[in-house]
Amino acid sequence: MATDVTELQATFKQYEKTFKALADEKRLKILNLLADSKEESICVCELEEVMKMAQSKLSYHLKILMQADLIQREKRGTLHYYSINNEVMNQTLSEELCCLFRRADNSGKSDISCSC
Amino acid sequence: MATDVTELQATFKQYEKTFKALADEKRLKILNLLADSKEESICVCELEEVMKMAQSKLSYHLKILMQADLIQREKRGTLHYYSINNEVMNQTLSEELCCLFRRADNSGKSDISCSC
DNA sequence: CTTGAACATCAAATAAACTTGATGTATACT
DNA sequence: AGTATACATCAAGTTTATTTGATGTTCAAG
Repeated sequence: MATDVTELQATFKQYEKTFKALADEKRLKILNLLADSKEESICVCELEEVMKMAQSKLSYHLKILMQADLIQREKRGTLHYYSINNEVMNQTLSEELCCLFRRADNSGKSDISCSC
Repeated sequence: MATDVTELQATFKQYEKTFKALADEKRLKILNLLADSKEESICVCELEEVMKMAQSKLSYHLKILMQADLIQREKRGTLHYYSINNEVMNQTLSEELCCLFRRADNSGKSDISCSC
């Protein structure tokens, strides 16, 4: 792991970005929706409805989550589907928090199980 | 755990605050210093030196960490000693991250052990 | 009870994040 | 090609966070 000072500095810079992305009530709600949805992923138009949020605003917040690698996008025709990046969530948040922001059905890949 | 919508809303609001406190390179460095220090706690004057940061600025950042309950203060005479709140760190961050921002010698209270 | 050291708080200035409405782009349908 | 839908991006305005330098508070020593 990161041992020398400059390496740590870079690590902190990276985590700053991750935590900045997490540091917003609306984005946390988006993540929770993606994590809790019956579907694996949700399109922007649906998020727009559920979040009651203007499209450009939603797009802005999704971009921030994308740049922090907390979510992923898949385009199908004219629709854009977003989904949680479970791996990064697990690497970042406690088990307790992962219950809120991680999908339950992570296809047996993760060795972490939710105890909530 | 939080089930209904308004309760979740309040939960998100609270985590927003926590993540906002974590969303700054300098504050992450402070937390890492507190976590890694040979001493259980560090006084402001020492942090000032190590962080090469003006006193009022440091005070501002320490306040933000305090208000998010990520650190604790103990006054001895005219010196103020700050220390990591291991419990909240554990409740918030992954094991991987806790290695950076949690004290190793947490007096046997936590059931989580660092694997780094 | 005055002084100095260590820290907190404050107000003003600056910088960063967020919102809003308009415009751009890709895709699918006609 | 022409249009509509779904989304991204942009620029201007607004809000929030951070920095800076000055001032206030507490405590210990003289």
